[in-house]
Amino acid sequence: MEEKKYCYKYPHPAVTTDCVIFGFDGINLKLLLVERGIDPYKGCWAFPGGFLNMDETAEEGARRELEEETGLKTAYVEQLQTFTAVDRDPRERVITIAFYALVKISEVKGGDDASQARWFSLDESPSLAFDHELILRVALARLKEKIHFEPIGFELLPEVFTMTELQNLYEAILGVKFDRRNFYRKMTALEILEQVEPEKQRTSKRDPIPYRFNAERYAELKKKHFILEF
Amino acid sequence: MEEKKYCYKYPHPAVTTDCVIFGFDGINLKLLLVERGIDPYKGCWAFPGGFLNMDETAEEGARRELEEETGLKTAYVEQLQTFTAVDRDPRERVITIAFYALVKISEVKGGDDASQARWFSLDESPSLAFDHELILRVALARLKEKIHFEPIGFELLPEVFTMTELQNLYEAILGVKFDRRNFYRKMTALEILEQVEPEKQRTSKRDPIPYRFNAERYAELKKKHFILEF
DNA sequence: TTATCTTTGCGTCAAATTAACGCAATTGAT
DNA sequence: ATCAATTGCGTTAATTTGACGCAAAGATAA
Repeated sequence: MEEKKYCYKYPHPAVTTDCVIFGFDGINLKLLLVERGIDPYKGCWAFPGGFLNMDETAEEGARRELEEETGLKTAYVEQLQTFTAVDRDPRERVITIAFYALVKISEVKGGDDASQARWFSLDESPSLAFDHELILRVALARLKEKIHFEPIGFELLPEVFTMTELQNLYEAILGVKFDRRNFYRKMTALEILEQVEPEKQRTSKRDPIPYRFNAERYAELKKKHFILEF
Repeated sequence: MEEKKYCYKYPHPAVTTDCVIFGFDGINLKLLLVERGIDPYKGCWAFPGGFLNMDETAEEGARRELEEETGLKTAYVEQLQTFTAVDRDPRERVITIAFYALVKISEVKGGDDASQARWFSLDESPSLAFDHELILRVALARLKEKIHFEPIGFELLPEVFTMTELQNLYEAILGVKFDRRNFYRKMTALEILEQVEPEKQRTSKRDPIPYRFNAERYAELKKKHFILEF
């Protein structure tokens, strides 16, 4: 029998972290899921996650899981919510501190052979293990709220992007359509975008202006109690 | 020596819940704190909290703590964030799932003699135990965000209130001043308030109109994708 | 008592913001 | 060659916002 050497006067739940990883392919919002190789929920897909180490914070744990699946050491990671339903894991009492991450899909290392990770579009997402469907709903709701007031959309886009790509992202996240011209005007008015010097050819009236998110400018504006709102 | 009979193959952190309890006295936002009777932080003030039972969810745990200190079985309670700094408790690894509650001060049972609980105004709040100052900052930030888009202010007011009281509450939470007439117009336009029949005397042009939050009306509006915004 | 504040409800108006849609230049496709 | 689609930039009317006026009536203080 296995040795159980960590003992407490009162029962302690097990604590895990799970990380909902969002990406964007230019059209659709994507989710990085891993296939479970063991029971419970063997064969089901789930968010990357695992037990919390005693010497790391929950965010460190979530980032560790993120790096294991994507190779990314840095990314936008934010705590989502802690899920504590008594029977959410059939084995024992397990609570999970859920996070969500926004990554640039192109920077994610291509799934090596051994990786069981795969990107799914939201509408083709398989049924998920544990209470991960609930976690996903909460994550999507949070993402929608958040993008109204924080420039987090850029975390999902390449460094350089076009206004149309940016609009596609907002539409994908918020599930609405915007008028192209009004979107352009509103986004420009925020003054957090800068045009990238058209390296080779001059803007030939058809190919779109390449933009870049100006983080310094946003930091300045934020200091001055400017409120981003979209 | 005490018996330690709950044993695991891997170490488990201890899990607590803490509940930031907000009230409103008509002028200032208030906090319900309890004085710690034992070390660590003996004599310091802290949010009501305690260890999570194995057969309850975190929210049930938070509500249990809330009822112990206020006698309230029902109140607005929402999960805030989970705090996991490795050394936040000097005794052992403890993570806490923090909640915040909004209560009507008048409904809170007067602190019986045994109670070590006391209401504090925000600006007179004592130094707090553990990482509770951090938790408080996060709770205040959340409250500010939340009240912009959800009708949670009414949870802090009596059933019947005046427009001036409502404005005082918004000003206390958001830390800004509003023009009385514009506040009135904007709030009225939301159509989530109903006038309470002036029971005895007709509105004698000086005493204010008593209002009540119309939850049914708000639910209807919400269904129709109406967006509350203040 | 009387003159002076304060509080409350409701109104006005100009400035700012938003939503809807026009237009021309250019390019890729049929 | 014609046509549809894309991109950048304007225009206009409706809506919303911010700042402030005003009168009635109770409270306050000389």
